Amino acid sequence: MPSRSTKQRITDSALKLFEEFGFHAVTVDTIVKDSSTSKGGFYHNFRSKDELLYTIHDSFITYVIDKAVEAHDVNETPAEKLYETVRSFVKMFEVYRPHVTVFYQESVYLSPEFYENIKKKRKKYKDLMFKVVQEGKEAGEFREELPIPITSMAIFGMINWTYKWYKAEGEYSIQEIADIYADLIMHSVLTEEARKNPDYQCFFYRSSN
Amino acid sequence: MPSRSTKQRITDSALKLFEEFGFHAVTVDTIVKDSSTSKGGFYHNFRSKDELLYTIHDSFITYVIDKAVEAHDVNETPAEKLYETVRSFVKMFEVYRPHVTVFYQESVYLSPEFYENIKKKRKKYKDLMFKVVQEGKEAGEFREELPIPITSMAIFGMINWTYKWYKAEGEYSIQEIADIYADLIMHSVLTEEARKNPDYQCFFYRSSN
DNA sequence: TATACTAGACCGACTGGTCCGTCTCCCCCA
DNA sequence: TGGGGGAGACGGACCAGTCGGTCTAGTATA
Repeated sequence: MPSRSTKQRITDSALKLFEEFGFHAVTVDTIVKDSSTSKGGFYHNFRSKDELLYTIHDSFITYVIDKAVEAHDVNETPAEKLYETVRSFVKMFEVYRPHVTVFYQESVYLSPEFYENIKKKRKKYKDLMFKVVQEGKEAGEFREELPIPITSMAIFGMINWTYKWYKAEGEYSIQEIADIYADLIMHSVLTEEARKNPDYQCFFYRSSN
Repeated sequence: MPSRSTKQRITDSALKLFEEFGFHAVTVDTIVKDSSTSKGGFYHNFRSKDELLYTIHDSFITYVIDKAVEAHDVNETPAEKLYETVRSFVKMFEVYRPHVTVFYQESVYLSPEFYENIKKKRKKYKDLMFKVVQEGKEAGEFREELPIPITSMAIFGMINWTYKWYKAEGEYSIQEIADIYADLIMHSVLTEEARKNPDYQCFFYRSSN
Protein backbone atom coordinates (compact mmCIF):
# COMPACT_ATOMS: atom_id res chain seq x y z
CA MET A 1 0.00 0.00 0.00
CA PRO A 2 2.62 2.62 0.92
CA SER A 3 4.54 3.84 -2.12
CA ARG A 4 7.93 3.10 -0.60
CA SER A 5 8.72 1.23 2.57
CA THR A 6 10.52 3.01 5.40
CA LYS A 7 13.58 0.90 4.70
CA GLN A 8 13.57 1.94 1.05
CA ARG A 9 13.14 5.60 1.93
CA ILE A 10 16.08 5.43 4.33
CA THR A 11 18.24 3.73 1.69
CA ASP A 12 17.31 6.28 -0.96
CA SER A 13 18.05 9.22 1.31
CA ALA A 14 21.31 7.72 2.47
CA LEU A 15 22.40 7.09 -1.11
CA LYS A 16 21.72 10.67 -2.08
CA LEU A 17 23.36 12.15 1.01
CA PHE A 18 26.38 9.85 1.09
CA GLU A 19 27.00 10.58 -2.58
CA GLU A 20 26.97 14.32 -2.03
CA PHE A 21 28.65 14.70 1.34
CA GLY A 22 30.38 11.42 2.09
CA PHE A 23 29.56 8.77 4.68
CA HIS A 24 31.13 10.45 7.68
CA ALA A 25 29.77 13.89 6.96
CA VAL A 26 26.19 12.59 7.04
CA THR A 27 24.71 11.91 10.46
CA VAL A 28 22.01 9.43 11.28
CA ASP A 29 19.83 12.35 12.34
CA THR A 30 20.17 13.89 8.87
CA ILE A 31 19.17 10.64 7.18
CA VAL A 32 16.25 10.27 9.56
CA LYS A 33 14.99 13.76 8.76
CA ASP A 34 15.48 13.44 5.02
CA SER A 35 13.62 10.16 4.86
CA SER A 36 10.80 11.39 7.14
CA THR A 37 11.25 8.73 9.73
CA SER A 38 12.70 8.65 13.24
CA LYS A 39 15.65 7.33 15.15
CA GLY A 40 13.40 4.48 16.20
CA GLY A 41 12.40 3.77 12.63
CA PHE A 42 16.00 3.81 11.52
CA TYR A 43 17.26 1.41 14.18
CA HIS A 44 14.24 -0.79 13.67
CA ASN A 45 15.34 -1.35 10.05
CA PHE A 46 19.11 -1.30 10.40
CA ARG A 47 21.29 -2.56 13.20
CA SER A 48 23.74 0.29 12.64
CA LYS A 49 24.85 3.02 10.28
CA ASP A 50 27.53 0.58 9.15
CA GLU A 51 24.94 -1.99 8.18
CA LEU A 52 23.16 0.58 6.05
CA LEU A 53 26.39 1.30 4.20
CA TYR A 54 26.89 -2.41 3.68
CA THR A 55 23.37 -2.86 2.33
CA ILE A 56 24.00 -0.20 -0.29
CA HIS A 57 27.28 -1.80 -1.29
CA ASP A 58 25.84 -5.26 -1.48
CA SER A 59 22.77 -4.45 -3.55
CA PHE A 60 24.93 -2.73 -6.12
CA ILE A 61 27.70 -5.30 -6.51
CA THR A 62 25.16 -8.11 -6.71
CA TYR A 63 23.34 -6.33 -9.55
CA VAL A 64 26.56 -5.66 -11.43
CA ILE A 65 27.80 -9.23 -11.20
CA ASP A 66 24.48 -10.48 -12.58
CA LYS A 67 24.77 -8.13 -15.55
CA ALA A 68 28.33 -9.21 -16.28
CA VAL A 69 27.43 -12.89 -16.14
CA GLU A 70 24.51 -12.24 -18.47
CA ALA A 71 26.67 -10.37 -21.01
CA HIS A 72 29.07 -13.27 -20.92
CA ASP A 73 26.44 -15.95 -21.39
CA VAL A 74 24.35 -14.49 -24.19
CA ASN A 75 27.25 -13.66 -26.52
CA GLU A 76 29.31 -15.97 -28.68
CA THR A 77 32.77 -14.66 -29.43
CA PRO A 78 35.11 -12.96 -26.93
CA ALA A 79 34.95 -9.74 -28.95
CA GLU A 80 31.17 -9.68 -28.68
CA LYS A 81 31.32 -10.56 -25.00
CA LEU A 82 33.68 -7.68 -24.30
CA TYR A 83 31.73 -5.25 -26.42
CA GLU A 84 28.48 -6.04 -24.64
CA THR A 85 30.05 -6.18 -21.19
CA VAL A 86 31.48 -2.70 -21.64
CA ARG A 87 28.24 -1.29 -22.95
CA SER A 88 26.12 -2.82 -20.23
CA PHE A 89 28.49 -1.51 -17.54
CA VAL A 90 28.41 1.99 -18.89
CA LYS A 91 24.66 2.02 -19.37
CA MET A 92 24.27 1.05 -15.74
CA PHE A 93 25.39 4.56 -14.73
CA GLU A 94 22.08 5.96 -15.86
CA VAL A 95 20.36 4.47 -12.83
CA TYR A 96 23.14 3.37 -10.50
CA ARG A 97 25.45 6.37 -10.48
CA PRO A 98 24.84 7.14 -6.78
CA HIS A 99 25.44 3.50 -5.90
CA VAL A 100 28.70 3.45 -7.84
CA THR A 101 29.84 6.64 -6.16
CA VAL A 102 29.17 5.32 -2.70
CA PHE A 103 30.66 1.96 -3.65
CA TYR A 104 33.96 3.40 -4.77
CA GLN A 105 34.18 6.36 -2.41
CA GLU A 106 32.99 5.00 0.90
CA SER A 107 34.12 1.40 1.04
CA VAL A 108 37.02 2.31 3.35
CA TYR A 109 34.44 3.03 6.00
CA LEU A 110 32.92 -0.44 5.85
CA SER A 111 33.55 -2.29 9.10
CA PRO A 112 35.91 -5.28 8.77
CA GLU A 113 33.41 -8.15 8.50
CA PHE A 114 31.33 -6.27 5.95
CA TYR A 115 34.43 -5.24 4.06
CA GLU A 116 35.62 -8.83 3.65
CA ASN A 117 32.29 -9.84 2.23
CA ILE A 118 32.26 -7.03 -0.33
CA LYS A 119 35.89 -7.68 -1.22
CA LYS A 120 35.03 -11.23 -2.26
CA LYS A 121 32.26 -10.09 -4.58
CA ARG A 122 34.44 -7.36 -5.97
CA LYS A 123 37.05 -9.97 -6.85
CA LYS A 124 34.43 -12.07 -8.58
CA TYR A 125 33.39 -9.08 -10.67
CA LYS A 126 37.03 -8.35 -11.56
CA ASP A 127 37.67 -11.96 -12.50
CA LEU A 128 34.81 -11.85 -14.99
CA MET A 129 36.62 -9.11 -16.92
CA PHE A 130 39.95 -10.92 -16.68
CA LYS A 131 38.26 -14.00 -18.12
CA VAL A 132 36.84 -12.16 -21.14
CA VAL A 133 40.22 -10.63 -21.95
CA GLN A 134 41.92 -14.00 -21.58
CA GLU A 135 39.43 -15.72 -23.86
CA GLY A 136 39.94 -12.98 -26.43
CA LYS A 137 43.68 -13.52 -26.43
CA GLU A 138 43.31 -17.29 -26.63
CA ALA A 139 40.94 -16.98 -29.56
CA GLY A 140 43.45 -14.71 -31.33
CA GLU A 141 40.97 -11.84 -31.45
CA PHE A 142 42.79 -9.65 -28.94
CA ARG A 143 46.39 -8.59 -29.30
CA GLU A 144 48.78 -11.14 -27.87
CA GLU A 145 51.22 -8.61 -26.42
CA LEU A 146 48.68 -7.15 -23.98
CA PRO A 147 48.92 -8.47 -20.42
CA ILE A 148 45.54 -9.59 -19.08
CA PRO A 149 45.55 -7.77 -15.71
CA ILE A 150 46.76 -4.41 -16.99
CA THR A 151 44.39 -4.42 -19.93
CA SER A 152 41.47 -5.41 -17.73
CA MET A 153 42.21 -2.75 -15.15
CA ALA A 154 42.57 -0.16 -17.90
CA ILE A 155 39.09 -1.05 -19.13
CA PHE A 156 37.69 -0.94 -15.61
CA GLY A 157 39.28 2.43 -15.06
CA MET A 158 37.85 3.96 -18.17
CA ILE A 159 34.37 2.73 -17.32
CA ASN A 160 34.30 3.25 -13.58
CA TRP A 161 35.71 6.76 -13.72
CA THR A 162 32.48 7.81 -15.37
CA TYR A 163 30.92 8.21 -11.93
CA LYS A 164 33.24 11.15 -11.33
CA TRP A 165 31.87 13.29 -14.14
CA TYR A 166 28.70 11.85 -15.69
CA LYS A 167 25.64 14.05 -15.43
CA ALA A 168 22.28 12.93 -16.76
CA GLU A 169 21.67 16.40 -18.21
CA GLY A 170 25.03 16.45 -19.98
CA GLU A 171 25.67 16.89 -23.69
CA TYR A 172 26.09 13.18 -24.36
CA SER A 173 23.56 10.49 -23.56
CA ILE A 174 24.64 7.43 -21.65
CA GLN A 175 23.97 5.41 -24.80
CA GLU A 176 26.45 7.48 -26.79
CA ILE A 177 29.06 7.33 -24.05
CA ALA A 178 28.64 3.56 -23.91
CA ASP A 179 29.10 3.29 -27.69
CA ILE A 180 32.17 5.53 -27.70
CA TYR A 181 33.84 3.73 -24.79
CA ALA A 182 33.15 0.37 -26.41
CA ASP A 183 34.63 1.71 -29.66
CA LEU A 184 37.78 2.97 -27.92
CA ILE A 185 38.26 -0.32 -26.12
CA MET A 186 37.65 -2.48 -29.18
CA HIS A 187 40.12 -0.38 -31.18
CA SER A 188 42.73 -0.82 -28.51
CA VAL A 189 42.49 -4.58 -27.94
CA LEU A 190 41.50 -6.09 -31.29
CA THR A 191 44.15 -7.50 -33.64
CA GLU A 192 44.48 -6.09 -37.16
CA GLU A 193 42.61 -9.06 -38.59
CA ALA A 194 39.79 -9.05 -36.07
CA ARG A 195 39.30 -5.37 -36.67
CA LYS A 196 38.60 -6.09 -40.34
CA ASN A 197 36.07 -8.81 -39.56
CA PRO A 198 32.82 -7.67 -41.22
CA ASP A 199 30.80 -8.92 -38.23
CA TYR A 200 32.70 -6.55 -35.97
CA GLN A 201 32.23 -3.34 -37.92
CA CYS A 202 29.20 -2.59 -35.78
CA PHE A 203 31.52 -2.15 -32.79
CA PHE A 204 32.81 1.11 -34.20
CA TYR A 205 31.22 4.40 -33.39
CA ARG A 206 29.94 6.69 -36.12
CA SER A 207 29.04 10.15 -34.88
CA SER A 208 25.50 11.16 -35.77
CA ASN A 209 26.45 14.59 -37.17
CA MET B 1 69.92 20.29 10.38
CA PRO B 2 66.78 18.26 11.25
CA SER B 3 66.04 15.60 8.66
CA ARG B 4 62.42 16.62 8.15
CA SER B 5 60.57 19.63 9.48
CA THR B 6 57.60 19.14 11.78
CA LYS B 7 55.30 20.37 9.03
CA GLN B 8 56.71 17.81 6.62
CA ARG B 9 56.37 15.01 9.16
CA ILE B 10 52.76 15.95 9.79
CA THR B 11 52.03 16.00 6.06
CA ASP B 12 53.71 12.64 5.49
CA SER B 13 51.83 11.00 8.34
CA ALA B 14 48.54 12.50 7.25
CA LEU B 15 49.05 11.33 3.69
CA LYS B 16 49.71 7.78 4.83
CA LEU B 17 46.84 7.72 7.31
CA PHE B 18 44.26 9.46 5.10
CA GLU B 19 45.08 7.09 2.28
CA GLU B 20 44.53 4.03 4.43
CA PHE B 21 41.61 5.05 6.61
CA GLY B 22 40.05 8.13 5.03
CA PHE B 23 40.04 11.73 6.22
CA HIS B 24 37.24 11.43 8.76
CA ALA B 25 38.45 8.20 10.27
CA VAL B 26 41.80 9.77 11.16
CA THR B 27 41.85 12.07 14.17
CA VAL B 28 44.21 14.95 14.75
CA ASP B 29 45.49 13.05 17.79
CA THR B 30 46.43 10.09 15.60
CA ILE B 31 48.33 12.30 13.18
CA VAL B 32 50.04 14.02 16.09
CA LYS B 33 51.18 10.71 17.55
CA ASP B 34 52.29 9.25 14.23
CA SER B 35 54.34 12.30 13.37
CA SER B 36 55.85 12.55 16.87
CA THR B 37 54.63 16.03 17.57
CA SER B 38 51.85 17.52 19.67
CA LYS B 39 48.53 19.29 19.37
CA GLY B 40 50.45 22.52 19.77
CA GLY B 41 52.86 21.57 17.05
CA PHE B 42 50.04 20.66 14.76
CA TYR B 43 48.03 23.85 15.23
CA HIS B 44 51.15 25.91 15.02
CA ASN B 45 51.77 24.61 11.49
CA PHE B 46 48.18 24.33 10.27
CA ARG B 47 45.19 26.50 11.05
CA SER B 48 42.90 23.46 10.97
CA LYS B 49 42.61 19.84 9.92
CA ASP B 50 40.88 21.19 6.81
CA GLU B 51 43.86 23.31 5.90
CA LEU B 52 46.10 20.26 6.12
CA LEU B 53 43.83 18.44 3.67
CA TYR B 54 43.96 21.43 1.35
CA THR B 55 47.75 21.59 1.49
CA ILE B 56 47.97 17.97 0.37
CA HIS B 57 45.54 18.59 -2.47
CA ASP B 58 47.27 21.72 -3.61
CA SER B 59 50.81 20.37 -3.66
CA PHE B 60 49.68 17.46 -5.79
CA ILE B 61 47.58 19.28 -8.37
CA THR B 62 50.26 21.92 -8.79
CA TYR B 63 52.86 19.25 -9.50
CA VAL B 64 50.63 17.47 -11.97
CA ILE B 65 49.76 20.60 -13.94
CA ASP B 66 53.45 21.42 -14.26
CA LYS B 67 54.14 17.97 -15.65
CA ALA B 68 51.30 18.22 -18.15
CA VAL B 69 52.44 21.64 -19.38
CA GLU B 70 55.96 20.29 -19.76
CA ALA B 71 54.84 17.26 -21.79
CA HIS B 72 52.88 19.61 -24.01
CA ASP B 73 55.75 22.03 -24.53
CA VAL B 74 58.63 19.68 -25.26
CA ASN B 75 56.83 17.60 -27.88
CA GLU B 76 56.06 18.43 -31.49
CA THR B 77 53.06 16.58 -32.86
CA PRO B 78 49.76 15.97 -31.01
CA ALA B 79 50.39 12.22 -31.10
CA GLU B 80 53.72 12.69 -29.36
CA LYS B 81 52.21 15.13 -26.88
CA LEU B 82 49.48 12.66 -25.95
CA TYR B 83 51.88 9.75 -25.76
CA GLU B 84 54.20 11.58 -23.41
CA THR B 85 51.41 13.11 -21.35
CA VAL B 86 49.94 9.69 -20.69
CA ARG B 87 53.27 8.18 -19.82
CA SER B 88 54.29 10.98 -17.50
CA PHE B 89 50.92 10.82 -15.70
CA VAL B 90 51.16 7.10 -15.14
CA LYS B 91 54.76 7.24 -14.02
CA MET B 92 53.78 9.79 -11.42
CA PHE B 93 52.00 7.04 -9.46
CA GLU B 94 55.32 5.63 -8.40
CA VAL B 95 55.83 8.51 -6.00
CA TYR B 96 52.48 10.25 -5.74
CA ARG B 97 50.06 7.39 -5.30
CA PRO B 98 49.06 8.44 -1.76
CA HIS B 99 48.53 12.00 -2.97
CA VAL B 100 46.34 10.83 -5.83
CA THR B 101 44.31 8.65 -3.49
CA VAL B 102 43.67 11.47 -1.08
CA PHE B 103 43.02 13.85 -3.97
CA TYR B 104 40.32 11.73 -5.50
CA GLN B 105 38.88 10.15 -2.36
CA GLU B 106 38.77 12.98 0.12
CA SER B 107 38.06 16.11 -1.85
CA VAL B 108 34.41 16.08 -0.72
CA TYR B 109 35.66 16.92 2.73
CA LEU B 110 37.42 20.08 1.60
CA SER B 111 35.75 23.14 3.08
CA PRO B 112 34.01 25.38 0.51
CA GLU B 113 36.69 28.06 0.00
CA PHE B 114 39.39 25.45 -0.35
CA TYR B 115 37.23 23.36 -2.62
CA GLU B 116 36.67 26.22 -5.05
CA ASN B 117 40.38 26.80 -5.34
CA ILE B 118 41.13 23.15 -6.06
CA LYS B 119 38.25 22.97 -8.51
CA LYS B 120 39.82 25.71 -10.62
CA LYS B 121 43.15 23.93 -10.81
CA ARG B 122 41.43 20.65 -11.56
CA LYS B 123 39.67 22.30 -14.49
CA LYS B 124 42.96 23.63 -15.77
CA TYR B 125 44.44 20.15 -15.66
CA LYS B 126 41.42 18.73 -17.47
CA ASP B 127 41.57 21.41 -20.14
CA LEU B 128 45.15 20.48 -20.92
CA MET B 129 44.00 17.00 -21.91
CA PHE B 130 41.06 18.37 -23.90
CA LYS B 131 43.48 20.59 -25.77
CA VAL B 132 45.80 17.75 -26.75
CA VAL B 133 42.89 15.67 -28.04
CA GLN B 134 41.52 18.63 -29.95
CA GLU B 135 44.89 19.37 -31.57
CA GLY B 136 45.18 15.73 -32.57
CA LYS B 137 41.82 15.82 -34.31
CA GLU B 138 42.61 19.10 -36.03
CA ALA B 139 45.93 17.73 -37.29
CA GLY B 140 44.12 14.68 -38.65
CA GLU B 141 46.13 12.35 -36.46
CA PHE B 142 43.25 11.35 -34.17
CA ARG B 143 39.98 9.89 -35.43
CA GLU B 144 37.51 12.56 -36.41
CA GLU B 145 34.44 10.74 -35.07
CA LEU B 146 35.65 10.80 -31.44
CA PRO B 147 34.14 13.59 -29.31
CA ILE B 148 36.79 15.52 -27.39
CA PRO B 149 35.26 15.44 -23.89
CA ILE B 150 34.31 11.77 -23.86
CA THR B 151 37.64 10.68 -25.26
CA SER B 152 39.53 12.86 -22.79
CA MET B 153 37.57 11.60 -19.82
CA ALA B 154 38.08 8.03 -20.96
CA ILE B 155 41.82 8.60 -20.98
CA PHE B 156 41.69 10.24 -17.56
CA GLY B 157 39.68 7.36 -16.21
CA MET B 158 42.06 4.74 -17.43
CA ILE B 159 45.02 6.56 -15.93
CA ASN B 160 43.54 7.80 -12.69
CA TRP B 161 41.95 4.51 -11.77
CA THR B 162 45.45 3.15 -11.30
CA TYR B 163 45.47 4.51 -7.76
CA LYS B 164 42.82 1.95 -6.87
CA TRP B 165 44.96 -1.08 -7.58
CA TYR B 166 48.61 -0.19 -8.23
CA LYS B 167 51.08 -1.71 -5.78
CA ALA B 168 54.78 -0.97 -6.02
CA GLU B 169 55.60 -4.63 -5.33
CA GLY B 170 53.23 -5.83 -8.05
CA GLU B 171 54.06 -7.97 -11.05
CA TYR B 172 54.32 -5.04 -13.45
CA SER B 173 56.59 -2.04 -13.05
CA ILE B 174 55.14 1.42 -13.36
CA GLN B 175 57.20 1.82 -16.52
CA GLU B 176 55.52 -1.16 -18.15
CA ILE B 177 52.08 -0.03 -17.07
CA ALA B 178 52.80 3.40 -18.54
CA ASP B 179 53.90 1.87 -21.84
CA ILE B 180 50.88 -0.42 -22.05
CA TYR B 181 48.40 2.34 -21.22
CA ALA B 182 49.99 4.63 -23.76
CA ASP B 183 49.80 1.82 -26.33
CA LEU B 184 46.11 1.19 -25.63
CA ILE B 185 45.30 4.87 -25.88
CA MET B 186 47.29 5.44 -29.06
CA HIS B 187 45.63 2.42 -30.68
CA SER B 188 42.23 3.77 -29.79
CA VAL B 189 42.60 7.37 -30.96
CA LEU B 190 45.01 7.27 -33.92
CA THR B 191 43.67 7.17 -37.48
CA GLU B 192 44.63 4.29 -39.77
CA GLU B 193 47.22 6.47 -41.52
CA ALA B 194 48.77 7.88 -38.37
CA ARG B 195 49.08 4.40 -36.97
CA LYS B 196 51.26 3.44 -39.94
CA ASN B 197 53.54 6.45 -39.55
CA PRO B 198 57.05 5.02 -39.04
CA ASP B 199 57.82 7.68 -36.46
CA TYR B 200 54.94 6.44 -34.33
CA GLN B 201 55.84 2.75 -34.22
CA CYS B 202 57.67 3.38 -30.96
CA PHE B 203 54.31 4.11 -29.31
CA PHE B 204 53.35 0.47 -29.46
CA TYR B 205 54.15 -1.94 -26.68
CA ARG B 206 56.19 -5.06 -27.30
CA SER B 207 56.13 -7.45 -24.38
CA SER B 208 59.60 -8.42 -23.21
CA ASN B 209 58.93 -12.18 -23.12
C1' DT C 1 -1.95 -9.22 20.66
C1' DA C 2 1.86 -8.52 17.43
C1' DT C 3 4.14 -5.64 14.35
C1' DA C 4 5.94 -1.64 12.54
C1' DC C 5 6.68 2.14 13.40
C1' DT C 6 6.86 7.74 15.59
C1' DA C 7 8.80 10.88 18.79
C1' DG C 8 12.52 12.44 21.05
C1' DA C 9 15.14 12.66 25.55
C1' DC C 10 19.31 11.03 26.85
C1' DC C 11 24.08 8.74 27.44
C1' DG C 12 28.89 8.04 26.90
C1' DA C 13 32.63 8.22 23.87
C1' DC C 14 35.14 10.86 21.12
C1' DT C 15 36.81 14.91 18.42
C1' DG C 16 38.53 19.37 16.69
C1' DG C 17 40.30 23.15 18.50
C1' DT C 18 42.03 26.36 22.40
C1' DC C 19 45.12 28.06 25.67
C1' DC C 20 48.76 28.70 28.56
C1' DG C 21 53.21 27.42 29.62
C1' DT C 22 58.04 25.98 28.31
C1' DC C 23 62.03 25.36 25.60
C1' DT C 24 65.37 26.81 22.08
C1' DC C 25 67.65 29.77 19.10
C1' DC C 26 69.46 34.00 17.74
C1' DC C 27 70.27 38.97 17.99
C1' DC C 28 71.94 42.95 20.49
C1' DC C 29 74.60 45.58 23.44
C1' DA C 30 77.78 46.09 27.33
C1' DT D 1 82.35 37.21 25.90
C1' DG D 2 78.21 36.76 28.02
C1' DG D 3 73.80 37.55 29.35
C1' DG D 4 69.24 39.56 28.53
C1' DG D 5 65.25 39.12 25.95
C1' DG D 6 62.09 38.52 22.19
C1' DA D 7 60.04 35.44 18.78
C1' DG D 8 58.70 31.36 17.17
C1' DA D 9 58.16 26.23 17.84
C1' DC D 10 56.18 23.00 20.44
C1' DG D 11 53.87 20.26 24.76
C1' DG D 12 49.75 18.76 26.58
C1' DA D 13 45.69 19.46 29.72
C1' DC D 14 41.34 20.80 28.87
C1' DC D 15 36.82 22.29 26.90
C1' DA D 16 32.60 22.44 24.31
C1' DG D 17 30.24 20.33 21.05
C1' DT D 18 28.81 16.29 18.23
C1' DC D 19 27.53 11.74 17.01
C1' DG D 20 26.03 6.86 17.05
C1' DG D 21 23.20 4.37 19.56
C1' DT D 22 19.67 3.20 23.47
C1' DC D 23 15.49 3.47 25.67
C1' DT D 24 10.88 4.53 27.11
C1' DA D 25 6.29 5.81 25.82
C1' DG D 26 2.86 5.97 22.73
C1' DT D 27 0.10 5.09 18.04
C1' DA D 28 -1.91 2.75 14.09
C1' DT D 29 -2.96 -1.28 11.64
C1' DA D 30 -4.25 -6.09 10.91
